[in-house]
Amino acid sequence: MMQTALKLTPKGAATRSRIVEAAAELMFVNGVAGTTLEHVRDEAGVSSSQIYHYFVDKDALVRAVIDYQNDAVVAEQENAFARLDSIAALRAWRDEVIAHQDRMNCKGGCPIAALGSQLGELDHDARSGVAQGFHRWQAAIRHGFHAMQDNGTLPAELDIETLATAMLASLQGGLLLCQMHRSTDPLRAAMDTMIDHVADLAA
Amino acid sequence: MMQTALKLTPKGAATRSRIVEAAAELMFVNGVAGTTLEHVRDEAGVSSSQIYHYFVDKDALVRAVIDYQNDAVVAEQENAFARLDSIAALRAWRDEVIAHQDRMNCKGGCPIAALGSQLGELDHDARSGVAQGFHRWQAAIRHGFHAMQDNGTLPAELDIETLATAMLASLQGGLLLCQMHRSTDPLRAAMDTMIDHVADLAA
DNA sequence: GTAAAAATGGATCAGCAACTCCAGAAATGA
DNA sequence: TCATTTCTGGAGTTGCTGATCCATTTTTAC
Repeated sequence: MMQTALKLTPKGAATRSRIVEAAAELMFVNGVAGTTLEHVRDEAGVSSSQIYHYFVDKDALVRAVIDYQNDAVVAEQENAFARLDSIAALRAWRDEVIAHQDRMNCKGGCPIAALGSQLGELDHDARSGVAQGFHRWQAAIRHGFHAMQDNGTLPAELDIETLATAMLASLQGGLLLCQMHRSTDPLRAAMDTMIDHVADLAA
Repeated sequence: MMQTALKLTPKGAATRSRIVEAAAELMFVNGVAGTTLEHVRDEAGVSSSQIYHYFVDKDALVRAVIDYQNDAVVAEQENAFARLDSIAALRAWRDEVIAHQDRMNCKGGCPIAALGSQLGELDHDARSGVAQGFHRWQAAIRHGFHAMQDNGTLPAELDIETLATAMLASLQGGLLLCQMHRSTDPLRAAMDTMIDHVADLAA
């Protein structure tokens, strides 16, 4: 693709960023289809033609938003799991996730999952980008489990690949139920049950 | 709500059903925003005004589609869990879910979750309807676990409310990853891990 | 300093999709 | 039978939104 073949001056890069950030925020709140480029234009404080100067069309902007959310969400998760090496730390992570949903009033769910669900069957590039984000996320969790193997918390023969995938699935399913029910209860149930299972494996 | 205050003749009810079924199918494949009423019109073989004769606007049709999918999906799951009373039966259910996704080439994911993700923050009635579907689904799973308590497979003091929620979350998260990665592997990982956990509790 | 490239503003276009209207056909019920 | 209600067909209309154009200003590079 490489549509970013244009050279960007610092000012241009800043403008591009403002557009992507505004679009990300609006699409998180109003959905992709519910976000018009006019909204993005106003929110980012740019003119219509700017958007088309930096992105060939709306789909290209959406893909940039996916990349942006991948970095924003997964980078944070990678950071959280980098020093995650005990069951207690896992429970602390759980607390953070739930507290965050509480602050959001259970609205929006996972930004990456939201984009994936909305675009999954319509835009294959988008789906692929979302899958990449999930892959990075799963790897981050797996590295945490690997550290727990290294320090003896988890048995070495454990299939942490499968366990990390199951953990991510529980989290995502929990977030979905949390969003739909407007309650953190199901998210808590999902994460606690999965962490209990990991704790059982540790014993 | 009760917008179905109009009397429906058998013929009218059939037409209404055809519209809802066509809309459900199209929205599953192309998403809600990607489905135009013109498509629905053609697919159902009716004229434009028919749709507005039976539904005040597109949102009303969407809500009817949610009700339709709730019945279609959850009723099947209720039936599956009605006679689910052993770990082996749980694994057989897992096989069915995975086989179904295989047949779909991992496309579309869960119809209810798809509608919820697309409409969650835009249409509160829709979100509420989706939540209701999930609630019924969770209850079905819980009843299955209750039967397993009755026949001694699971300990009586177990919190099956939480366990059923966690199982549904694992399933939904697994389906999402399955759809995004176009592979049943993550779905298998999620369901197997959760069923293993239930099996541990049974021992 | 100056020419080329990049960035910006804003008016405008064009197509599509939700929704409307109304006339006429079919069914219902007495 | 006949009046009333329900159902159907399809040609509009309207507003919105993605996309375009081009003139102008700002920045870059030599």
